[in-house]
Amino acid sequence: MSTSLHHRAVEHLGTRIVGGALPTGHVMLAEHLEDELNVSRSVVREAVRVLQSLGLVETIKRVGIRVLPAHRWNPFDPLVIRWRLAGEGRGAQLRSLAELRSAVEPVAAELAAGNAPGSLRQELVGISLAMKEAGDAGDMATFLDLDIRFHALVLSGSGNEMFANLIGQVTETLTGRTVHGLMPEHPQKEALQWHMDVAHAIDAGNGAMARDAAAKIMRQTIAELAPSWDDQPRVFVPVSRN
Amino acid sequence: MSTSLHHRAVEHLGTRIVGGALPTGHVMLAEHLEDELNVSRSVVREAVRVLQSLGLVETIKRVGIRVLPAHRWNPFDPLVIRWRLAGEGRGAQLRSLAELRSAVEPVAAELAAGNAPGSLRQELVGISLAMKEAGDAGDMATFLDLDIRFHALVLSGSGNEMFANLIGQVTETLTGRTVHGLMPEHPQKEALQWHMDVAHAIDAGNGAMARDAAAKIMRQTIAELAPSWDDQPRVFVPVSRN
DNA sequence: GAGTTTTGATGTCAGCACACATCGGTGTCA
DNA sequence: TGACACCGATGTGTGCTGACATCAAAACTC
Repeated sequence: MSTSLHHRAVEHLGTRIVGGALPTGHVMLAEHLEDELNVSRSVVREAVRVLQSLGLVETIKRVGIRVLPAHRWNPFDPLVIRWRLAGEGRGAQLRSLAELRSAVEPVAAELAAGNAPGSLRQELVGISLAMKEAGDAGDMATFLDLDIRFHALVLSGSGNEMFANLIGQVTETLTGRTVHGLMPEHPQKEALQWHMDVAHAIDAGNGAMARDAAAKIMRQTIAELAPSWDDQPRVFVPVSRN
Repeated sequence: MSTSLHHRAVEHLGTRIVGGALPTGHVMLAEHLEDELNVSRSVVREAVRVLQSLGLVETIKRVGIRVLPAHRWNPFDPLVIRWRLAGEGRGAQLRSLAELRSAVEPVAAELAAGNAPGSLRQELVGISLAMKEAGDAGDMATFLDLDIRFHALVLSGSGNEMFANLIGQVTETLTGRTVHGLMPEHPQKEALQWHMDVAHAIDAGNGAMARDAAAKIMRQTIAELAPSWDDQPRVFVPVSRN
């Protein structure tokens, strides 16, 4: 009971919409939601306002609260991402995040080589060495922790707040990959080397080298994960013409 | 007066927080906001809930509504981006968006080469040709329209909903660049060729070539824009250690 | 079929009870 | 006398409710 009614209402509706239980175009009445959730109008209205700001619903006078199509949802919102990962969109969401990572991390590494503060560069080098140790020793728990921190530091070191904001999502994919047994017993030897290459290139201020090494890591990551989402259909949103 | 009170309240508070008029840590009272905006408590509370979901404020019992530091804001939310572009964070926001573009578009082009529907590939080729015509003729208005549609199609054709969601932001940077006179009189000859290369590579299903050509466009774009934000300080968010 | 009225939903307002973190006073103990 | 723990007053967000305003869809009139 520690979570507020507002929080529970947002969560309830969000999971049901993103999870597909409430299909696109489905119309709800605020009054009906009050009964269903056993809460007052204020709670329902505040929750609906939040979902509206996420692009999940729209309110229309004289009609009610309508569920919007998925392409209107804000795919970068942490709530939406979490709800998708928890529901039937999990595969597609993981693919999207992996592709986003593969795009962002090389550029983040390149920027970090040019901008990151000295202390961050040194910590990065240290972590890459510790990763190699843990990897060679087969200590996958420690390796995962170091891996997460490594990629978080690269994103943070880019000095781009949008990249830094992806730390949470990247962490999610890294832990998810390990938890779901998609990681090899030992990390690939090349991957360990590439992490060290990224760290040393950033430390040396060599942007191109950092970018290329990070790109190699991403290519391998994608190659490992791709089979698990081969069956996920892709959605092509039509581009408005004006 | 057609906009709702709720919308105006969100807008008023959002612009003032993101614009820096309300500094980090500033505490407001709901009651005070009612007077300031001349609205009732419901409106204030619903607006605060939305801003809370964007990470702009937090509410603390017995204290009030506190403005959160910028690194807690959701940098991908369209509202936050718009408010930053309208305020003093404009330069930093444009740089962030440009860097995000430079990361995403090459990968989007690569994915489009592998996944985009046939009709989209053909339209892309047609647009790249029309861009060359308009560019050679110096018709910059038409060129801008085509340019916007070109990049929107690439992002859409990737089949990644996160990439497709960036269409609006990319459009903003492209128009902004032209409106603020950062575009050359005539588009660079190479840029026109690269756009055609991207289109033809996607049409031919050659992912690597599409990626490389798109990367060249991005490198040139960054090089053109970089001088305008050289003075913008970068912010490095510390990475939580656990 | 065009224009008008009715209806029913959200939008907005105002007042109340409650939970609870903070502050300050009071009491106890050393 | 001073330090510290306790405890109640206070103020503010949370949640509930009844009433009215607004506006667009639907029904109705001509």
